[in-house]
Amino acid sequence: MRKPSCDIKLDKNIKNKGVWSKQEDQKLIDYINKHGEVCWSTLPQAAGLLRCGKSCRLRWMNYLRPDLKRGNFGEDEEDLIVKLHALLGNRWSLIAGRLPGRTDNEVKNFWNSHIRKKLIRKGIDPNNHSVNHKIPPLQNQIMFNSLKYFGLKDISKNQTTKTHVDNDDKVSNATSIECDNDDILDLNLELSL
DNA sequence: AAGTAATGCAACCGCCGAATG
DNA sequence: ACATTCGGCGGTTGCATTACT
Repeated sequence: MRKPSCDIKLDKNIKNKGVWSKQEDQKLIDYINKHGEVCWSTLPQAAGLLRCGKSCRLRWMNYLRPDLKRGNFGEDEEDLIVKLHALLGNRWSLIAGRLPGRTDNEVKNFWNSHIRKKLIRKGIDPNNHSVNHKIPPLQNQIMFNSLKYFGLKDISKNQTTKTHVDNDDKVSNATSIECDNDDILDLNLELSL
């Protein structure tokens, strides 16, 4: 059993947990400005921080980096996240890589707190982006049109309906839409894994 | 105004793969 | 070939804030 590379519970040098103070932020910024993003495991001690390397890296990557955009997501960013999630699933770092100035944590949080709920309200399964048949036909048609707008051409040919029985023995039908490689190319995202 | 529930988000946890000895 | 270390990732937690009763 390999010991964790950063174990806050066991490492006596790590006294600080939770929210970062301004002083800690400043120490980290100063150190990285001076030395660059070097070895994270030795950085805390060198910078005089009572944190683990992982925590420092996370803080820098997600909040202190100068190239971060911060602030609310725009509609174009939201659309892009939905499209990318449909293609990539929960691979937040890849999705964030397509959004300049955004971090994986930020995208993940935005997805879980906003987009997920929004899709559910519209009758779309956020996990597989399939459209639930329980929503009225007219609304269903609007959903299909929206997906077409997202870049899926002639999606009706890819439409399948599956019956699902969940743990509570509830039966539900869901219409799913699969896209082929041409559809992905339509999105013109030049994705590389 | 006070109490409670819901929400948003920063940070932590544990796992994985790559690099290294 | 194997063990260890490290950086990176996604899932989850917990706290602060906001909305609601």
